[in-house]
Amino acid sequence: MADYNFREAEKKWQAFWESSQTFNAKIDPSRTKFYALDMFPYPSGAGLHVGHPLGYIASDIVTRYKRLQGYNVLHPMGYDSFGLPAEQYAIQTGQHPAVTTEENINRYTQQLKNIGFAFDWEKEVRTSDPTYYKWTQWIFMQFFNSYYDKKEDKAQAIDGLMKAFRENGNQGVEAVCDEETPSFSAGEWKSFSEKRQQEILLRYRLAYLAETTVNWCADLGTVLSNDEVKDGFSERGGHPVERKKMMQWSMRITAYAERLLKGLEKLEWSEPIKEMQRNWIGKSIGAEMVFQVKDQEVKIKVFTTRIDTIYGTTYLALAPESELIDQLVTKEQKETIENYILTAKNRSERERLSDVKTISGAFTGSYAINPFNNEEIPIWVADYVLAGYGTGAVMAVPAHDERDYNFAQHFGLEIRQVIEGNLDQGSFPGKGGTIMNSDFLNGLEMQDAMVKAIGFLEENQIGKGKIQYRMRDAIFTRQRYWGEPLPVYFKEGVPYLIDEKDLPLVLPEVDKYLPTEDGAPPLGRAKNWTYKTDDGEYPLELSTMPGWAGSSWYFFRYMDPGNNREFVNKDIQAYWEAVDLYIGGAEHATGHLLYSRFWTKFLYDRDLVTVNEPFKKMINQGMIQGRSNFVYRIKGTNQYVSYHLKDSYETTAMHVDVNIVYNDHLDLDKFKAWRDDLAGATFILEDGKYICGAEVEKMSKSKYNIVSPDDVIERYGADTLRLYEMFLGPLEQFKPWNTNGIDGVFKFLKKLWRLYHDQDGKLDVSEETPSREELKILHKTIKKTEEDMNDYSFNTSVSSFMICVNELSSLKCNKKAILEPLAIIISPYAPHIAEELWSLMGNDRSIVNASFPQFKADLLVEDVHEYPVSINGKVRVKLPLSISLSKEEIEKAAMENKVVQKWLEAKTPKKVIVVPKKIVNIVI
RNA sequence: GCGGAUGUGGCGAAAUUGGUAGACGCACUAGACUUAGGAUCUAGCGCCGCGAGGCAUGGGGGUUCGAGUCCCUCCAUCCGCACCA
Repeated sequence: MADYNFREAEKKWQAFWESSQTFNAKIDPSRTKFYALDMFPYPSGAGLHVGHPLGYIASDIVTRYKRLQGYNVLHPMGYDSFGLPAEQYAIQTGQHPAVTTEENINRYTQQLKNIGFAFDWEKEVRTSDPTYYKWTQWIFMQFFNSYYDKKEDKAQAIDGLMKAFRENGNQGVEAVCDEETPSFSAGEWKSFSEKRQQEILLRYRLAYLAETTVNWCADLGTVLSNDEVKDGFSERGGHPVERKKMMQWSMRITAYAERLLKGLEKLEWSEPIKEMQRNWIGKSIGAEMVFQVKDQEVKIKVFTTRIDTIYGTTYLALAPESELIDQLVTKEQKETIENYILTAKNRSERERLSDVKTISGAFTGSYAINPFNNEEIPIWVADYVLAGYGTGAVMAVPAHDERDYNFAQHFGLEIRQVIEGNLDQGSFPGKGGTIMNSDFLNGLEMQDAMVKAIGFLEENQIGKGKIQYRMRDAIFTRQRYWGEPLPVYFKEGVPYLIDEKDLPLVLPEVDKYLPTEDGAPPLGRAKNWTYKTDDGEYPLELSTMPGWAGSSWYFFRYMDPGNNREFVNKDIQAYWEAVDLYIGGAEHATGHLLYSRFWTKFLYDRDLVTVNEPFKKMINQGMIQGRSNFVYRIKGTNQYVSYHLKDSYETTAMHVDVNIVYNDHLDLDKFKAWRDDLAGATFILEDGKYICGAEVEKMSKSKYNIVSPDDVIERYGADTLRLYEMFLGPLEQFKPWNTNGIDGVFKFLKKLWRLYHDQDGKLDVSEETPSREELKILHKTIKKTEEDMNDYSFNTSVSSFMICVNELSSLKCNKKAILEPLAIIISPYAPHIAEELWSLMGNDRSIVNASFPQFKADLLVEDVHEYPVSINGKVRVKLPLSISLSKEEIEKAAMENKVVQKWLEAKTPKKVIVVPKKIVNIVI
């Protein structure tokens, strides 16, 4: 029997789309724009596996649907092509990362084109391309040339700040800057040397160089950002990471903390991702206050969210790293403290985190004065206090904080209750409660007590209300080769930007991709890595930018990728605005997704783009995991026993290549040919078959469970792959790849093809007018497709296509008036066969230019049926398919329904109540 | 510990958002057809029962004429954060 030749058809249409530039987007103010974006991939050496395209298929379906609705669609694809794996590979093989990256990109592109995506390849970007990173460097320069103006609550040009310094010094300036920035007058500013002025400006710049505590990964030879470290190990490769102080470039993202937090409210993102960003930003509202140390000139600043419990403070605790300890420790306690700090330091970061239960600490011997009641309270050192948060010191209120309570219990310190309620062990009055034992705060509720206590602090100038964020500034340098060079040179140890006309600052050649012998980054190996200015030749920065630099603005570059005068033309950007739908994994929640928002807000502040959020709506597709297959070798033999019989033997499970297993049945011949040592394998079968065991694991080469989309396409075609990935289940869910069901969707396509072909494979289409029944089948499907598109339920849409074709098939319907609209509605999902069908119906333009058909409600109202008969004097009528009808239409349809009419023969209804969209109540 | 999510046949999953639970697909069973295919078609397929019927959406309780869906509670699994004062 003749069958659908998907190989030929798919190649033909892919070539057609490419040659006719079907998907190339152009600005068209007469049409509404729609910008759909996928998180661009890092082109790894392993190529695409079937998990990668999941999100791309979803966005492709949406964009093809939007096109049918008349939207002007931008749907680009590109590559995040700077990164560690290419560099590690270069270290091992000596091959230039640019070469392997290029090869990988070519392979990825070929694989993506095979799936028939409606990407606008003209807009492709690659972050490692000098024409691209020229603008990454340019944007960095804008950060360097900006400061954060607190009055205006936005970033401003640094020139304005310099002007203010010249006129008034920095007293009146409200700008985000480093903590210890000294204050100076206009006269002092003018008297400063150039070097001194630059050093001060550096404390205000949004990209700045400073000594920072960083996550240093010795094995990778680079620093990592907080989101690249998991439990004290590097996210990539799992190498140990230590905290270390180093000179590093940073981005002042903390200046944007509040706006990043606020902006989340309006975004249509999934709640978990928003929550993760909120936690990462970590806003706490509280107060900062100063304790005077008794008999000394030392002050201790603490941050607390519970200033209302100030009268319950019975000790202060400092982080072991605190610089104050030296001054505070008394002679008697010196040895104890020194020993303690030593042990605390020797406990690695990881131990400290995982071993929360061990309580340790030491008394300094000194006392602080609580300014509220002039009580003397002991000052301790405790490693539950973190140096990196707040001021690195806490006021401990054991009665109302669990950690303070445990610490006080352990060392026998006083526990003083200041909130009414039962103070059982381990149960702490949380948010509410009336204050007691607290002098002028007595009788107040928490909120009022806080306000009054802060008032006291401010009156006496010993503190103030303060908002504290957990988020740190983002380290912006990596000691690696394969990244964007920073456009910075050093004069007298002070950083300066290179001239804009010298961009891009192209990555230099090096002999090896390793650090230099004296520990400098790989760029230290480059010859002539210097910058010439009128007054001399200066060394260039040796570090490169982190991976997230290029990916923090690529969504703008797609709009205007060829522009060599601007990073994006502002009119073009104003048309496309921002991304309407962003699809990608949830793993970038606190990395890429936060940095992109930060950069967008900055570019917005500097009037370079018209939007302040990059991604309006986002869907996080679930990962597709691998499904490994196993064979069971009888120990000491070359004999393999089928899954259900294995318990009768002593066996070892062995991973087997999933590509030679079908529906868990092993292909014996292919198995023997798989590896040399298996050529003589024998089998114990069940029912003549060898059944393999299976397990869900991550896809990886070593587990032989990688399924390449190329193989699936070779056997079933791209449309089947697309349909099947959608059919697997809800997009956002994690699920294992399992080819067991793929025959189902493959059959659907064959069945569809047979609808319009006769037994000999000749086209067989009728021009007859369709019956009401046939129309109903079609319009039911149109409706379902529309509804599913609104909530991204692609899996149920595929089901509805199957039902539609099954029903048409049983009616032997081959009418053009049905098939033509059917082709349109399935075209987002299975574009190749749809395009083929569309052209067979005599259309000479691509189906992409068709209009999505409108469903006819009147066809569907007939499905009215009654349920249940009567309750409380009401008849309820259910209208399953009439959801978008008007109230009157539903009412009319219900009243005309045969069952209802029959039921109402004897009785006249007093009132008909329509519950919108659902049920009709007829009261009698 | 805190926060978030999920829990439905042998399997992937539906359920018009409070209205016939299990659509659709896989697997399985029986049959048909045949130049024997990893092809196609027809029928069956939650559990118990010969049957009528009964029981079923992680467990228990509640609201309701009616609960997979809402409320309370417990259990399990997954994900994120984790001495953040």
